[in-house]
Amino acid sequence: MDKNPKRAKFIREATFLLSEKGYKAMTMRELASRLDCDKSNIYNYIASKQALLDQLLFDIADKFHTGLSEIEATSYSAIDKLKEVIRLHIRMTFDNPNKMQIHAYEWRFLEEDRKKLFVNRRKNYEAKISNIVQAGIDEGVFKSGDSEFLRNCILSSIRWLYTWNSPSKKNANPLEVEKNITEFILGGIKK
Amino acid sequence: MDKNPKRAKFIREATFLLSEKGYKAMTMRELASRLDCDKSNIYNYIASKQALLDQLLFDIADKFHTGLSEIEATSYSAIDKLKEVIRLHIRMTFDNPNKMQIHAYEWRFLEEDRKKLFVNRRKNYEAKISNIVQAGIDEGVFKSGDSEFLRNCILSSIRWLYTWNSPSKKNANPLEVEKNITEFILGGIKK
DNA sequence: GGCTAATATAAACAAGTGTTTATGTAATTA
DNA sequence: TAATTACATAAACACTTGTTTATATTAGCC
Repeated sequence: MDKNPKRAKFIREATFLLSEKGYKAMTMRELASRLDCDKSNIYNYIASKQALLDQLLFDIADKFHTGLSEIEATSYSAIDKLKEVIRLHIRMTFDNPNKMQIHAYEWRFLEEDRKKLFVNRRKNYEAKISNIVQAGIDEGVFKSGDSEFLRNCILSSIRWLYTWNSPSKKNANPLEVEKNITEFILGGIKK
Repeated sequence: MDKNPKRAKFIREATFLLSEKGYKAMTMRELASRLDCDKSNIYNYIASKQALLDQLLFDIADKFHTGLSEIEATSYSAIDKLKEVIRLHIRMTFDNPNKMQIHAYEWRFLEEDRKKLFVNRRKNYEAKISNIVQAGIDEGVFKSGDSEFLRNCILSSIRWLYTWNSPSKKNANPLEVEKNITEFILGGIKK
């Protein structure tokens, strides 16, 4: 992902710390200490703390958008598209739970303009998923209801998964998780 | 809730700011400015910033525990107990979305000992809900599955609701929301 | 070797933080 | 009225923050 291995290590450690402490509580000094270098050295790899957050957040957002575009480009039915969306979220969570946590909670600390842009893109992203849900309702395969409301329930059902970065859960099988969450969303828990 | 109206106003404003900015980003100076008083005056009402967070978090946690205890004390079936749990969460969210957001995200900034206590209590709380789900599985009214996994899906489905404190959604009917979320959790979205 | 660029550090800076102290005024109570 | 409590403020304190500057060391390349 990053050609420069030192820079890559820096980004990795920063991501971990950012997710663990949150943007405001993470200090450049602590990051430096984890990297066994002086705080000033960090600025050889990144322009500022804010730039680090910015890059991380928009990177993930871009991946979401790319993933969703690919799904939209298929000729799948609404239900299959939704399954792919679920899969996308779960895979991204398993690939990097820390980044997912940052994506979910730290966008508040973006600078005003970038925050607006971020929120707009997210709104856009979520609207597309609402459209898939709405299509399913129109096709008659999903129960009728407010597509935005249902989309919120759906995405929220998946969001907790980033907490599974604990050692005990780390070996969970993403395919199995995918199956279980999809069953929950599609069929609920009642027999 | 608070006999002293000035103190009550202080707590209210602090709660708002804490949910809006997060613990680390909220400053005593900004809080003072919203209250139209000097920063030092705040300490007539609260011992410290940390004490404010602490009180807020454990207050909500206590309400959750009390609510759940009442549900457990009934002779309801598992499915009805779960419905009551859903109702409890939704009502508390509608009563005070800001506090719910704080409860969800700001516990990380508790002091070490209190944080441990908080997390333990939450673990305890969640385990009780798992038990209800497990009872439903044993009764044969819920599909078989990992009760902890399902409980996470269930609680997560509700969690996004605090975002409905925006003006446009403020007049949403809690009873209707309750009905819709319960249907989602029990029956999913597939027809 | 000599040169250039990357990488490292120490020291300092300006701004912001929660909190305390000292001191005052308004409200309540005796 | 006098005394006690609640409420308010200005100024200062000790500490932490992200970032910059100046300077040194290392690595790769001709």
